[in-house]
Amino acid sequence: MPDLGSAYDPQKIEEKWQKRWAEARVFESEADPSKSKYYVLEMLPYPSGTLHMGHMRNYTIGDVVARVKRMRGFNVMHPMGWDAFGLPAENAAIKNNTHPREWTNKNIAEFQRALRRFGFSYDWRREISTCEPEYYRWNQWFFLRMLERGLAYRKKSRVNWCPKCCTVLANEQVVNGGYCWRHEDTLVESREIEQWFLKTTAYADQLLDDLKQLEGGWPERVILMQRNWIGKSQGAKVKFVVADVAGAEPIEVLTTRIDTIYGATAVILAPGHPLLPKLLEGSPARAEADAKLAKMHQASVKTEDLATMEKEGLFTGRYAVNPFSGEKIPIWVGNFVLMEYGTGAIMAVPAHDQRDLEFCRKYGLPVRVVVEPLEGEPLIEEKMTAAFDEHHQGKLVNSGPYNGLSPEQAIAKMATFAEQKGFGRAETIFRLKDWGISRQRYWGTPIPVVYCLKDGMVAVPDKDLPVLLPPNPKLTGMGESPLASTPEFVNTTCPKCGGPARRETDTMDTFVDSSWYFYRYCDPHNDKGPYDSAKAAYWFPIDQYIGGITHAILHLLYSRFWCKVMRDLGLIKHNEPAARLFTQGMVQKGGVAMSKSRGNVVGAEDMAQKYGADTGRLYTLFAAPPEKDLEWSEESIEGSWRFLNRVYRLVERHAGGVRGQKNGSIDAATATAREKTLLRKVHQTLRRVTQDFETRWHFNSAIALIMELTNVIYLQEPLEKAVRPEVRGEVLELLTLMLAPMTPHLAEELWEMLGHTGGLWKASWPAFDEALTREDEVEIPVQVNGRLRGRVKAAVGTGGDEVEKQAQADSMIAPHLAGKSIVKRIFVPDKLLNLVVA
RNA sequence: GCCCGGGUGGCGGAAUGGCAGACGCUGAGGACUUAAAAUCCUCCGGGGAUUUUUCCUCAUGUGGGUUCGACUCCCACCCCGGGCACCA
Repeated sequence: MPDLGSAYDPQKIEEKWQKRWAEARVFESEADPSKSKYYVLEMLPYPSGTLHMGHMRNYTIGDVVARVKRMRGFNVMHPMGWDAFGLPAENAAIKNNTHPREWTNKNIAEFQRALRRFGFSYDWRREISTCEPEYYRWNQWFFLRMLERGLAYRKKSRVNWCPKCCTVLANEQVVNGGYCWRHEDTLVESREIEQWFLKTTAYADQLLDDLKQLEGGWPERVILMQRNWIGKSQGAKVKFVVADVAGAEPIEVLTTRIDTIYGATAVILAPGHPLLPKLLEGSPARAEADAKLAKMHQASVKTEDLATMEKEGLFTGRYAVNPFSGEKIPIWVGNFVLMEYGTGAIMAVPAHDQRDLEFCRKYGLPVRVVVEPLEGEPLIEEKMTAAFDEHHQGKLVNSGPYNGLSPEQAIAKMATFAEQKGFGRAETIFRLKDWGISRQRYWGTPIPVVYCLKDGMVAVPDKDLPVLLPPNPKLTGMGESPLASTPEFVNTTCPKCGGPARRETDTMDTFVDSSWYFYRYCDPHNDKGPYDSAKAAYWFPIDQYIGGITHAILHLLYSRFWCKVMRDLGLIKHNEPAARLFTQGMVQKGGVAMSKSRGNVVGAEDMAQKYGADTGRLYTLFAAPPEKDLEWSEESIEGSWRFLNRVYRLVERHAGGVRGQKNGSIDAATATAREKTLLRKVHQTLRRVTQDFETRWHFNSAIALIMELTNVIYLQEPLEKAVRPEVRGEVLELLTLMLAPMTPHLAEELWEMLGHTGGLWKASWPAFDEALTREDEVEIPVQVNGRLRGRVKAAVGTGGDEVEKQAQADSMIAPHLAGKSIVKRIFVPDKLLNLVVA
């Protein structure tokens, strides 16, 4: 630590106050309906090794909020726990030949120590760890409730498969656009396997509609991202009859643009479409089909890869009949059409959809314009390189009886017509899919289901929960999933008939753990249920949830889904888990997010070792406003360290002279000029800092204001000469209180130095004195034609006429007015005068 | 590719329709000191004029627009970041 010749010793102070807080149980709270509650929560961390700056930033913001709310008199719940299941523990276990539990617990211990070191005000009695049976038992319990209600089901679904590892890969393990992370020469294949899903789509409408309830409390962009993710649109399903293939079912396509159906020049099927074998039977395309289809199947399952890969197609040799025009159009297979989405078949309208255009250009299929722009150049089919898809500014052409209609009108009419004729109908389409929760991994919650030869799939009864993970798995990262290769886990008896049965060997996605953990905090040791409803009713909804923008969609959407399911189970009454959400920006290094794989992680504890927790906390808050990304640089932390030393020396110097002096109402009328300057500055600062804490959370500018205040006090030194002790006391106490939420250890120490024995944790947030904030005189900038030409001084509240008179008399401004007449005057009292001259 | 953000001095950032660059870092100068560190004080966007005091002008990714007035609002473009359903 740099020696600044000061007595400020953060290591000593921080240890001292952390001990006192713990002894006084300052951060522990209980549900108490007679008190107004405040539930502030930061997203629980995955304990991945060391606490890095992203965590540190998240928890500092949350801690400031928790401490401010305590000072405001709320009964604050501020818990912390561990998202302890997941892939990295399993990878580490494979690599180091340890048990995932060992690795995880070691990391948790390290994380916990680091968090305690920073003085975050958690109620540690509520700590949870999602990998403990007492927690994951309730994941299983919820799963069974969803199974009973048809919200959990199995279906075939595609996974990434490495033929060398003979195992399922996570998307993260697919690298370089489709290769295995451990075998970089091996292309990942996609395989279909039977997997468990939760029916998020059953709540699609509610998930969308209830976003309205979150307006004002959640960032607009998060609401927007969720809305787009759910992706509700009005579309239609239309059946195309297959020509010349006996017994072939019609192909049902899904489209949001039925109005463009006269422009369809092909029908394109997903490579896995069930009708495909029948179409290819006896077709000239038969010969080349197998190889091509196999290649299409080999693609990664990542959306981003699907969206950017080269479009590949295969002509089936068959034709379909457009039910509107009667036209025969070719049936193709396309690698960009997904079986999982819609009906697994689309109609290609190249003139009005970019992907279709690219596909048709590649394979020489015709382009036909059926919507002309209302304004501008008409479209030329042969030359189009960009599809015209702006349906708000077009009218239909080449569309038989629908010519001249707007796309909106045509969509409605054509859907009705299709329905009347029985070959189609209007349909609401969601982009949202059901949530695939199956993982072929060890380190997760076992899915509580068994398969019996006689009774088929049987749910594990509640009384047999939890289904425990086997203690000694064989973890190799190769071959079948770890649970499947553990006979003592797999082999069991059927709960119904008692005969031999096999356990389900998939574990649950870790997003299950994080979807409801915040309810468990209310009642962390309940062994009768996930939590007590009365306790949840008191604490919920979360008043302020704080976490990374990176969780804007998945975690928050799954949590919202889980909340609605729990409501329908009768556990709670509210619709949404978090009333307010704050998304902090990322901490970056070298322009990208910190991550272990990039090797650019900056540990938070080093900072506390060097400068103390308070300097670290302050600097994290000062470096940028919390919602913005922050490029990490340690160079300027010295400034925060110097500032805290400045404050410490200031209070140290004057504490003796003010101790025991009554502070209370200060008579402004008898105050000296220097006293007035100080009192005005401190109350103005308090007003703005209060606003920043309450509304904008721009802690960086709040700190800047407090720094400015400190500079002003320094310039008034020596204070004891012209400033009465009670004024000095008032100024220093307010300074201390304003810092308290951000640098709590230092503030406690200063508070004690100023003569308070009770502990600052009992103090309230101070109120500013409006009368003391008032300025006597202001400087008003004067513009001529919008350009700054000078400034005039005037008493607060001076009228426009008077200010204009002064401006005209001002030697700087007058030349710009000479010989011209004022045609307009814009006057903002105490702020600005703009004279428009001609 | 799709969805969502961001772009202001050497650097982090302030100003959300009203004096662009608060506050801090870095740098320069001064005071204190035998000296250094620490501390305290002053200066610090570019160009030009006046060289004491100021004034003019350019400047908030690029190009347009709205307005008395735009970092702020609108349109188009460029660049950077995040998410894209098995990382969490």
